[in-house]
Amino acid sequence: MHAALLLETGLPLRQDFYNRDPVVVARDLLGKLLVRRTRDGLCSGRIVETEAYLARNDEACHASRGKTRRNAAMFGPPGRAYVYRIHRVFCVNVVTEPEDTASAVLIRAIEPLAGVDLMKRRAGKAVLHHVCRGPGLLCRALAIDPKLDGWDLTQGRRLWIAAGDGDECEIITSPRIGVGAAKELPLRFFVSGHACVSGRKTYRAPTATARLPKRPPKKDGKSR
DNA sequence: ACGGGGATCGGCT
DNA sequence: GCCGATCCCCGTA
Repeated sequence: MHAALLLETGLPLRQDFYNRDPVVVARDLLGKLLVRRTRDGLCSGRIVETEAYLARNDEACHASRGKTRRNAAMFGPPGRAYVYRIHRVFCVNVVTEPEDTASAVLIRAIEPLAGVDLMKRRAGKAVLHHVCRGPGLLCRALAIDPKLDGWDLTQGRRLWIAAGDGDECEIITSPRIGVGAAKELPLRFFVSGHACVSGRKTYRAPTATARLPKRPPKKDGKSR
């Protein structure tokens, strides 16, 4: 990497960062910098929304029914990209845990920082907090497509993730967006109150009746 | 700003 | 054939 690029973006996260539980990686990814470099220029943004997809007991995970041509990158080493197409758009994940575990973290939204005009043009959006709000939009804005499927994110070329400014932020957890299976699992993480987050910005609790304890409430009103 | 419904096509059964 | 880890548009507020 060029020194100027390091000053601007920091070093790419190493493989150790990704070689952990996807829930830990998903939370830790918030605030980090997603960086994309093409001939057209450098674009980057602060990650503000992620979702974890587990290797076991998670029917929504693409790897839950075994290895296929599409999801092969998920079975690769940690720190690789898994890029796939759905509903006519692309989504980008980072592979977590050791090779052949097949877990990943979906990057759902970023706050545009560098290369804003280029990203606006590619995404066809004028309002800043609309440019990368959603996994398909951020891939469009950063020119991420399946040619980057399996790309090594630890090399600091073309596409990588670097440490951000280290600012603390409040993290909210919720069920994942748009998944049919395992829709109750609280595996979505986002920065509280951030305008660039897609979907619901508050945690909608499951219906109260479904969560009520089977034991009747105490008469005296005391609890815990 | 938020929520509902339709478009649309590749991957998989 | 079926079904989406989505987006966009169009209601309503």
